[in-house]
Amino acid sequence: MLRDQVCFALYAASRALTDVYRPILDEFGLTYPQYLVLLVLWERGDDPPTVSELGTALRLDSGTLSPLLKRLAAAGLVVRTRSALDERRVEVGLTADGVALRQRMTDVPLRVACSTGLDEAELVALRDTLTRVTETIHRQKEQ
Amino acid sequence: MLRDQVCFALYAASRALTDVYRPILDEFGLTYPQYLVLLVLWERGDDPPTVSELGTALRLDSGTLSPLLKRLAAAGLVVRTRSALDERRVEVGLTADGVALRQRMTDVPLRVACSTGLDEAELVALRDTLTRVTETIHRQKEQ
DNA sequence: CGCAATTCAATTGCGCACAACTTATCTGGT
DNA sequence: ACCAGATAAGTTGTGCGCAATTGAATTGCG
Repeated sequence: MLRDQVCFALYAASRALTDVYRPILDEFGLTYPQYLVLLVLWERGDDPPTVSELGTALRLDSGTLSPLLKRLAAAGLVVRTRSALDERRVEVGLTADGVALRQRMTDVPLRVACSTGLDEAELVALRDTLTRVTETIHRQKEQ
Repeated sequence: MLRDQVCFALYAASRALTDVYRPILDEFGLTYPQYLVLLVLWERGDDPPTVSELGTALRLDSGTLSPLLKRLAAAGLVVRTRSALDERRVEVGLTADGVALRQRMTDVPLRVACSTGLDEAELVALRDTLTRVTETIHRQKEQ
């Protein structure tokens, strides 16, 4: 019964992959969600996103992001600055260390992808199916 | 970049599916991991697994299971009894309420599967791919 | 038999996730 | 200009998930 459930397969695979990331990210003092935040920041380049823009990208709320960003700031990778135009907003920018870290982590995705045992085509197909599921679910929530 | 990552797709899809489960399981006062524990117990029927057997089935350790089982016991769904043969072991059995709950939850998997928007064949293919990934990773960990 | 190594469950500590709430700021309508 | 409602980030509380440790019970080796 348990083994028939797609949801359990998803839950188990997600945790298994995080297990693969853990020792790799440990070398950089990061957790997986922290690494995801950095991916978004690296992608954005110059214009720093607000906390809620980060939340939209990663589908996480301020209850998760606020303390996480505080830890990234304490690690010296990120700076949080109140927007001058809108004092409610907090912009999350990279420090020099945060920018520099990107180069040191370029091969991380490849190292992880290898451990799945899937080839390129399978990985793409899996990613697309999962993305479709996620978007179907989120569309339903917004009616 | 973020959208290219299979790992993020997996992480996002897993949380999205848990979001689908949440309101459904809320009707029964359960969380998703608690529901998974009950699935194992229902499957086992008569012979109650130990905490570590549950851990093997769900790939969770005692640090997660001990407090979770305490909550299931407090909800009256489960009983924890020290094994007479080996006092280190704790056997996790269902109460009458725990057994009865199974009937009331038979349609839960179907309700959730529908929300993915995938058809039967896609669900089976996805499950098999994910199971393969999980097992590949776990085989690597044991060398 | 004796005792070191192992096994099992529980506990502690930390970092997510997420709901619910709080506080501060901004917006829009009058 | 005023203020009701909306929006942004942070805080609190609960429940995982996992590493590391603890303490009790068992096993196995000499």
